[in-house]
Amino acid sequence: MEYAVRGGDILLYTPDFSLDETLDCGQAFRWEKQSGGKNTVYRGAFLNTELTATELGGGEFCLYDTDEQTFLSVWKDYFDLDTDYGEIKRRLSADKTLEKACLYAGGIRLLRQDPWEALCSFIISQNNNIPRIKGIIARLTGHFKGFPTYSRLAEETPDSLGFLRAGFRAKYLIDAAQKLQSGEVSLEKAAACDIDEARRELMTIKGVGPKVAECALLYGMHRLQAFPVDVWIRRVMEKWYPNGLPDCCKGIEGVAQQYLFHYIRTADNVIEDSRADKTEQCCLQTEV
DNA sequence: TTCCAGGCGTATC
DNA sequence: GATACGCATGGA
Repeated sequence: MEYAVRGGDILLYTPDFSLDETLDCGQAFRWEKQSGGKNTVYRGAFLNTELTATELGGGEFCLYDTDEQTFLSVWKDYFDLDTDYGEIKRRLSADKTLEKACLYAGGIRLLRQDPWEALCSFIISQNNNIPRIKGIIARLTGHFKGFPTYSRLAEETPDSLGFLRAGFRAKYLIDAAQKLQSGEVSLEKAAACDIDEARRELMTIKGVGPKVAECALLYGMHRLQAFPVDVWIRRVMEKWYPNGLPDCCKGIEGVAQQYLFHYIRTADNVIEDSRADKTEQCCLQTEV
């Protein structure tokens, strides 16, 4: 990774990075793609630090209206720019399917998001779709002028959060906020302790089950061995890994998951395959 | 109208 | 411990 200060902008040069693939692959929900113009522009934020960025091509990026200090203290970490994803992809490519997934969307990086924000985001994500998740989080950050702290959210009630239109998830957000506020659950501890212990502690929060806990650990605490299994990853496992993940994933299961998730969801050939499988299963069931 | 969306809590066996 | 069902909301 290299960078240069140009006026009020930062020019960034880094391989293995795509804004589209990283910001629009279901790991973060605060980035909006701006339409129009030659290059696609993304606007978003880490906690209360906002950013507008674009991909110029050839591994070159522009981060607008920021400074060197903010880049080094916030965005370098957020985009995980000190990690060599080329090396990660070489390792994962020992497996044929993962090799294809890495070639398909080799610009995916695991964002180092804020633990509390990631926990909230994935509580909101349950039984929900990505556009609505984004809408709820936009109303949350709009109302509180940035992402609310858990202390601030702990004062709310399901009624007072009605403006979110988050449905049954509002009470889960409040329970999470209150358990962090009281110290009953500690994200600092969950980030560092034994991962199974962290899973158990997170799941004491109402509305946090195995999937949400795994997402909070992976996306909020960068615990790369966390492996969220949703309907898409279940399909991946049934289709390619009925006997479990290959050895090349050991310790970085979560990164493999992100490449595979994006691959099976968006690669045309793969989707048609899985639809064919589904149709076949339906036919078999009907015949029986 | 019905179904579905990066699940989970609860009741029931 | 496994399975079935309801849950708020809004787009397709």
